[in-house]
Amino acid sequence: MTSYKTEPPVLLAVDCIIFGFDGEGLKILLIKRGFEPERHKWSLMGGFVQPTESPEDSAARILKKLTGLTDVYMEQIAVFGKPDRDTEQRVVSVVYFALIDINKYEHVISHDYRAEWFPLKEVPQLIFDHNEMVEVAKKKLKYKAALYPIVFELLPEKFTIPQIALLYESVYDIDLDRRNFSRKLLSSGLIIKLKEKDTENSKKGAFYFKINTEVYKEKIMSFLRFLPGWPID
Amino acid sequence: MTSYKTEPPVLLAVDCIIFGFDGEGLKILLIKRGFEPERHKWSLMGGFVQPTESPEDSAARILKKLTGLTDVYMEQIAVFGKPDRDTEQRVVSVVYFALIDINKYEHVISHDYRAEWFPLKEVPQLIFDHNEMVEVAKKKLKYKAALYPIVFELLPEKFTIPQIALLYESVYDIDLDRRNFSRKLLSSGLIIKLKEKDTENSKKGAFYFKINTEVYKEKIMSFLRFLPGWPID
DNA sequence: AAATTAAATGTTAATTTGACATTAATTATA
DNA sequence: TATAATTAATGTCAAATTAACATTTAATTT
Repeated sequence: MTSYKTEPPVLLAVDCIIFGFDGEGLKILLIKRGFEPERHKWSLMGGFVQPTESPEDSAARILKKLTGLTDVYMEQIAVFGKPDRDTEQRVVSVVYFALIDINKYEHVISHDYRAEWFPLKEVPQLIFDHNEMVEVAKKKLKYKAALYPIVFELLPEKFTIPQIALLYESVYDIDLDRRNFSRKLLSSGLIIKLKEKDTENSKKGAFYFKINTEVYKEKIMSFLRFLPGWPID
Repeated sequence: MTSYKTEPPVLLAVDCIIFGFDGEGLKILLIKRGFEPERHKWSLMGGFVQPTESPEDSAARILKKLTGLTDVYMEQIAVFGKPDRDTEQRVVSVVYFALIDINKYEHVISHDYRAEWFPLKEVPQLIFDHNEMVEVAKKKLKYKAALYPIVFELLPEKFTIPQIALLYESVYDIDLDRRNFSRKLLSSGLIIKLKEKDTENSKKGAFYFKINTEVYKEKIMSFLRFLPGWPID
């Protein structure tokens, strides 16, 4: 029985905003398309959802294809589905952002695209509505990171406090008082001090920390203005 | 040129979680389907996205069809797209939640469905993955309401402080200290006291308030644990 | 007139915040 | 080899905010 016969079909795509952090600032990974339409133009990495895949599966596959990475933190952020958003046909795109440890990224060579990292403030013009997608992704990242410690997904297993501070500054485009930031972060119990120091980036060297996974899992980082406690789950 | 020819099409649907607040607790509006498949079963209100519509347009149309309301606060919360989520064909559903003033809702008579309000804790078994959608909606509502004063969309233009308190209690399933809650809310400048009192619900009567639209627009209600100020926009 | 009910406002100690200053560990340089 | 330079790490404190708790107020019911 196919009761929905008269309904018009659409194509279902996935696009990924891939965030990385290199110690300088937040970056996103873009590709230069090697195929039509919009060949040679900058674009988000994307693809079509296959019959056996959920959109999540599809996003994971696409991310792996570009970065070689699996088990990456991904989050569905929105669906873009205006009737004419694609020039060819009606394509509805489910958009995800991924937070990857940029050090684990290996440049994948492909004829279909050429990949490059762009600072968040220097994103070039992209095809279709991809610039809009990037804006939504930035907003959602800020929004989510205000309540959950997800930005740690961008860091390697060992990281320093100056690094995290820089990362937050980059995400929110603000200057932090490192003294207050450090105090709050330390008191949260979210990170554990290691014996080793990072001596690459400063004379004195900064101690490495790792995530306290116990705390990490359920951590809500914000405090509700009208509501005491942590009523969000 | 139709470069995507070989890609498999899907059907695109929209489902709405419609929240309402009647002074007792949070409720959602469900329909009993009058058509196949899954006839006579409880379901979210939904429909298919038409060729000229964006998913947002579609959600607004569907909401209007059921409630008669336009200009309603709606938010896209997720896409549900597992390959076999619908028993008939591959249908991908974009899910929205709507916050309506329950007093403005007028019962629409239709042969396609029968509508009924259900307390959030007594949602019956729904078709397909609709229960899962409701759970996601509850979570997203909590999440969003922790940062933005969106729950006021559920109240009439004039409301009392005991009403808002009850509403927050209902959304987060907690007990609030009304004294502290009231103080914080008042000091936010978000609401403006009116001369008139609501004498329906208590002997003493509670003063009505209205939203301060100036403050409302940009209000972030939470405070970031690691970040000073309101760096989210 | 007194009891009842729920709204509205008040009190306070403990905690948290934000603004600002100092000390510590290392390397570069005079 | 002493000193300057750099940046990490820790420290201080007044003001604001929180959470816990108590009282007063305005009406209705008995």
